[in-house]
Amino acid sequence: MSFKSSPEYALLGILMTGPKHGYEIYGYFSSKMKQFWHLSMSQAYALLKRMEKNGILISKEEWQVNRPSKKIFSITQAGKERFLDWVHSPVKHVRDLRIEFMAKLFFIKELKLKGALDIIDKQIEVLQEKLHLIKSSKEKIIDEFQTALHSFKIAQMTSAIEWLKECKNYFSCKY
Amino acid sequence: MSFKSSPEYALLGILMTGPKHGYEIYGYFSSKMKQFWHLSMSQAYALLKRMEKNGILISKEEWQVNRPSKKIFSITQAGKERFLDWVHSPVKHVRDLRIEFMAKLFFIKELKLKGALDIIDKQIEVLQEKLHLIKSSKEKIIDEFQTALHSFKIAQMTSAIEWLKECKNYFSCKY
DNA sequence: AGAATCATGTAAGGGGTTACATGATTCG
DNA sequence: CGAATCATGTAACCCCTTACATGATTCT
Repeated sequence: MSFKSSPEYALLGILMTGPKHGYEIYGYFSSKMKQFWHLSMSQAYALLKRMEKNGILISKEEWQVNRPSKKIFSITQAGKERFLDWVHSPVKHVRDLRIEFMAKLFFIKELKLKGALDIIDKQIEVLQEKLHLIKSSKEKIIDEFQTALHSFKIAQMTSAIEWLKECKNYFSCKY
Repeated sequence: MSFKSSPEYALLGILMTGPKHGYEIYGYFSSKMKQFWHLSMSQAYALLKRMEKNGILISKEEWQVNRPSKKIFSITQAGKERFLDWVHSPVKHVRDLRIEFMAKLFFIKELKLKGALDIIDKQIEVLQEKLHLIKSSKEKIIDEFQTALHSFKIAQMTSAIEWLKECKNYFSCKY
């Protein structure tokens, strides 16, 4: 019922642009999202099936002459709510910026939603809080390894925050 | 037969310190590696079983009075070779620094191996090459999203390289 | 004629997660 | 007396990956 950072949200987001069949959804995905999110075609079909079972999608069969029939998926109300919830909430870990947070920005642009600056700010807050925790926890920095680990976390976190601040400029005009 | 960044290498590395039984291995893991690598106890037992089947470990049963018998695991020659190969090679992606590369540094320290500076240098090279590729590929930076994605990749890569250079100082004395 | 595109999947296999099962000893 | 520690696992479930299956049309 609850999925994490799995590609379900990508598929939901694509269907926010209107009803589409599996092949079409995958085409959209490959042309626009493959750069930062991976998904195979068979997995896409499997996910769509599961998502329909979970009630966030519904499908209609559309018959064609001389072709296999298409299964047109639409997003349900429950699906829309789920998607909008997701798209406006920050991620919990730096490691989720690369795919999940990026996807949120992508859909905000693609679907012309409001709130890009808002979610970027929320994300900065989340990471800043984590950064403070890391900096203040002076537990067992006793050897070279602990030092390296500690400075890695701070470096990743800091550069992520800097990038987010930069992002605000990119998105400040339209969103 | 071939495992990627799975916790198998953590278990192999722990057994490089000498034969141990499952519970003991997991104790070592929890006390020293949990900070940066996650593994559950049942998964540890499952992995040890599989690794024995793959010929990188062997086990001996040791009987005890009034206690369940212990299964003592030792690393085989094939296992040692596999581990040393792994520990001295850089990872392919920035995202693998946090767990996998960190684990390599951890074991180099823990097992008092040579070559910390060597692997750090190799890792810097790998990432620098990727950075050049990203910077030179001027493909379709057409909207705010592409700009954000591009600058994220450069930021993560750059801060990783800076951190690696800093790491060389931490490890320069003894290794 | 062969490759790519359209369009849908299933099957087998592998791996991880969570919960459960067992049972003695030792510590507070 | 209950909790933690010692010590080992199994079973059910879910998910993903890879390969395979089908078959017409359109492009080169």
